[in-house]
Amino acid sequence: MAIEMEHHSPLANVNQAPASASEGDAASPPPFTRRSSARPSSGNHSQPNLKRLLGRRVFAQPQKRQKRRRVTPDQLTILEEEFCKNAKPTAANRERIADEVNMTKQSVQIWFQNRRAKVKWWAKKNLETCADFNSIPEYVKAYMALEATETGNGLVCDYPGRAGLIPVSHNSVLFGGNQAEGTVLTHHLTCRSLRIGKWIRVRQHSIDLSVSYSPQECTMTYYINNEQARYKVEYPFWHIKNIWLENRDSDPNTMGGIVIELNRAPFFFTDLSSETGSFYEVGDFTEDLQATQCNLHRIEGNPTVLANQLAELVSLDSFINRHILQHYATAVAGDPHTLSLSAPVSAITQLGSQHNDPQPRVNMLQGHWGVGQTHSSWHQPHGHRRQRSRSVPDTVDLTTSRNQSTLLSYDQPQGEMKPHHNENKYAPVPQQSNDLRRNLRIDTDAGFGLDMSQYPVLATATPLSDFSFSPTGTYQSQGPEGEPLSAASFGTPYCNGAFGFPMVDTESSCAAISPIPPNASSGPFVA
Amino acid sequence: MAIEMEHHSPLANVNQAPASASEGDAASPPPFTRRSSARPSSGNHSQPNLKRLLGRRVFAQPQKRQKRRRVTPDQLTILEEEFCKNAKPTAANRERIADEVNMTKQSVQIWFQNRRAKVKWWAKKNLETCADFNSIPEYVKAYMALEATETGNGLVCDYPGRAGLIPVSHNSVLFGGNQAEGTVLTHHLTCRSLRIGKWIRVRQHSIDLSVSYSPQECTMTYYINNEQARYKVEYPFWHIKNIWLENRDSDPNTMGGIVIELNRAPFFFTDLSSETGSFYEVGDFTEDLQATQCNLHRIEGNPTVLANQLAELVSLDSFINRHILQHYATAVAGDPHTLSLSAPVSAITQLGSQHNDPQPRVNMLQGHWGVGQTHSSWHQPHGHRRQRSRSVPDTVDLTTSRNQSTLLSYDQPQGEMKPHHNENKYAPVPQQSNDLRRNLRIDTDAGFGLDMSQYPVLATATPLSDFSFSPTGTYQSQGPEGEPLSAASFGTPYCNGAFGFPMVDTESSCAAISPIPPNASSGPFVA
DNA sequence: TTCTAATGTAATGTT
DNA sequence: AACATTACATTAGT
Repeated sequence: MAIEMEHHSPLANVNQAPASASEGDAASPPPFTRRSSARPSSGNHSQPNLKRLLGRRVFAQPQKRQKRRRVTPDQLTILEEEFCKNAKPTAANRERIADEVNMTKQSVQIWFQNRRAKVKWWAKKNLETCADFNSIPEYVKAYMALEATETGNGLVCDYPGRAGLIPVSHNSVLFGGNQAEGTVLTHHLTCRSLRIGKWIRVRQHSIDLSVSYSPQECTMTYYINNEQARYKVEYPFWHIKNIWLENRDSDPNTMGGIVIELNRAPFFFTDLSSETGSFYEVGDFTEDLQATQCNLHRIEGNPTVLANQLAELVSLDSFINRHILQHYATAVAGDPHTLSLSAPVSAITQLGSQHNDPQPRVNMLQGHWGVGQTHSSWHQPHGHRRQRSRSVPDTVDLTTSRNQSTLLSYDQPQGEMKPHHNENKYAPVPQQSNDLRRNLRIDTDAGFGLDMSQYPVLATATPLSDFSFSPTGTYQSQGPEGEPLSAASFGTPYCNGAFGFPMVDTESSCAAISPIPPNASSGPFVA
Repeated sequence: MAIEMEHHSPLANVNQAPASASEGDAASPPPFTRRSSARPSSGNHSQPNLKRLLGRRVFAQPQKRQKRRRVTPDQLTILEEEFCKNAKPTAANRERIADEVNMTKQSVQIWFQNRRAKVKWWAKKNLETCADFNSIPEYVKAYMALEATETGNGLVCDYPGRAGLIPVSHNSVLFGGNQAEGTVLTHHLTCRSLRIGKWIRVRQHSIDLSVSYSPQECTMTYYINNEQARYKVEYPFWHIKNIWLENRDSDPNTMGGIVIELNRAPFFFTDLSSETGSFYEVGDFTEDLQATQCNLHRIEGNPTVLANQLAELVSLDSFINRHILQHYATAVAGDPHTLSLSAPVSAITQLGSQHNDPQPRVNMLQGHWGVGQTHSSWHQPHGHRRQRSRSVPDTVDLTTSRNQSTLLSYDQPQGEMKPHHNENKYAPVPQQSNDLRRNLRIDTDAGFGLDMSQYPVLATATPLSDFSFSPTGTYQSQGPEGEPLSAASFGTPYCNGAFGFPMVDTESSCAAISPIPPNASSGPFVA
């Protein structure tokens, strides 16, 4: 006698879930486990809910609870995209978005509110896991740093036993306490997305994705956060064969990108236990092993900003001399496992100079991590179709590039991988090497408006070191072909082909955090 | 190769602290709904579940899904108890509870949420089984009515083909559509628990337990809902030998109670098939056949409220004349099975007057249900220990009774059971017979806050009839001994001794809804 | 399987 | 809007 519970107004606001459940509804389960689902095609019910009407509190808002409408993946994509651009859209903007995604303004507003809350929660969560400042995991520091650079503010940590200011420069933050000891300078590349081969990871918020490098550690690190798990991709400078800027348009609204060509695969880490905040090395977690098979990494973002940041990077002694230092590092660190980049504030950084000079002396002691060398090596592509994506164009269109590109390359002598069609080797040309903007630009409205003040971290402005050249600075530029290396299939110690990762298919660029399809959840993982 | 995903900080925060939730704050979900838990005392290992890491698309929420902790029976008892008192405890209260049951605040909150959802699901389930308004089973109406009376609102049904308002008075609801036809007036006794002999059924929510009577049908009905199954106990007015109010304290916070002494056993019904929404007669489903062996039923609740409701009941013509009408009914309905109270909106109600007078003319056509007379008769107690419970005191302590008691009795002439030691016969004394409170008292805070408005039932306020005498009204009172009848063992048609039911032993007063012991669910039910 | 603890997120309500 | 909470929908553990 199934009754017709659904009686939606015909004007169905699309939202249709093509495949709506059919109301199995057996008589059984409790409230949880709901069978019926009949996607509401918008029955804009305006049930009065007189209960409230009669409340002693006057005639408050009747409104029965709005029917819960799940946002579809499509809608989510757009919403996330918008959130990327602006986490706090104006009413007008919200209306536009609402129209675009076919949701009510209300829903859109709520979505943004909840979304912001989520981001905030992440931040909070991360910070809460730290017993004291020194145990703040790297990814959090990365976040803090990025947050700080985005807002132009510094950070304060008032964890018990380690309260104080965390100095911050324009795009680098000093961690590790007072600058007199154990200071680790981290620089960030302000990116919106990270693209490796056909996969892309879009940054929804600072905590989601951050790219940074340590002049002292001589490492580049991508931090990727998802829900509770942290991931990072890391490699020493000497893995970098070439690096250049690729930006088709100087329009800040257009994405530019730093392209990094590696001569060896990076290392992969994950930290599933939020308790410790430490990383464990794992195999390539990107789907299809893109990060291992493709040696071209593209850090996308505002071209102007990235240009400056790239300039800063390439002017580092530790970067310039990365391949020389590599020899030193490998020679000293005989045991690949002796050192780990995942150790918070490694003591080896003491080898480097500690002054604020953005180009500190270098120490290059990172060894190899992982069980074997296999995953640390690049392999020749074979059998794997070369993919072409927007992020990895065959050629750099210099004619359309209103800005300039930078190419810095260095052939990796010992690389197992054959450097292919790459004649573009440029020795880094140190550009102006000091503060052009000693004064921080404090802009509270910048960023996502995330108010960290309620957390143990607060903002302040303590310019320490600042380096980057003027937005109008220019590099000699020349783009390589950018043909990605690809290896067909070879085993990496900790993963198999089914191991997908935090990267999104190029087609759906902003659905980064969206839930995983059910069928994707059961691959053989731990052997 | 199984990577070592487990790596707890050595400082094993064993979390011991047996009593205090250590707020381990595990990592989990988004900002909303603070989770975190880390239950004390258990080896809080956070198995990462890398499975999820493999998402083809984005990530993979490593989901450090909180380890599932089953609540122990002890905890459940307390939780249910608290739920009885307040289904929506405040944060402070939740914390207290958490401490008491040694669970995290989070878990407690989740428990309550799920618990509320369950209750809601029941309600919904019930409503969904109705093809149209007229087929809404009585128990649902009872629920709706009770819900309505608790919120002070009426009900609206917008089922297709049967939309409209359902008028409601203070504690009665008219069902059956417009009042010009087929109207069935149902009155409710606002109770918190139902006690029969040594067993008690506690109401956790409206849907769990409701006691109502139909002046027109001349029946008293107890609706008991447990999980998916519905039960009801029903008997015509003429089964009532005596009825009185027993309240030791006028304090609203103290339970008072209406005591009903029967001269015949009631009828039992169940509706295990939620599809039909109709009841099947069964044997006594109360444990130890208490409902059959004990003729004293106690409806407990706010003494003042019950006093008023009782006054209303006893002033009904149909009640006053119940024994006379009984003769008529049995005479007309030769076949005991001709009529069934379980039929929704019986047509015979037309015999009664339809105006809003709370004391409609009576019709008394109910016949006998059940296969035989056996279970409809009271038997002399023998062998079964007479129990004495608070609800069935040997004497009514008039001196301590700050309010008044009412005793209305009538010896059942044909009862197979020998009326024993009962000389207290009072002809009902109609007290003031009309509305003293025509105006509804609206109190939104009443009830559990269950908003039924999202269901096909909505609220409105349409005072129709309202009767009860003032809270200070008085009855002549005299309590009977209240010695319960008890029969040792005699077979009832559809049940065996093993058939337990949603009643709890007096000792554990609030575990009413707790799952029925497995062995209690498989008795030969519908013959 | 069922039941239900836990998760994720849309919607509410309050300030 | 932030924030705390609830309802609701789903997942997943036992």
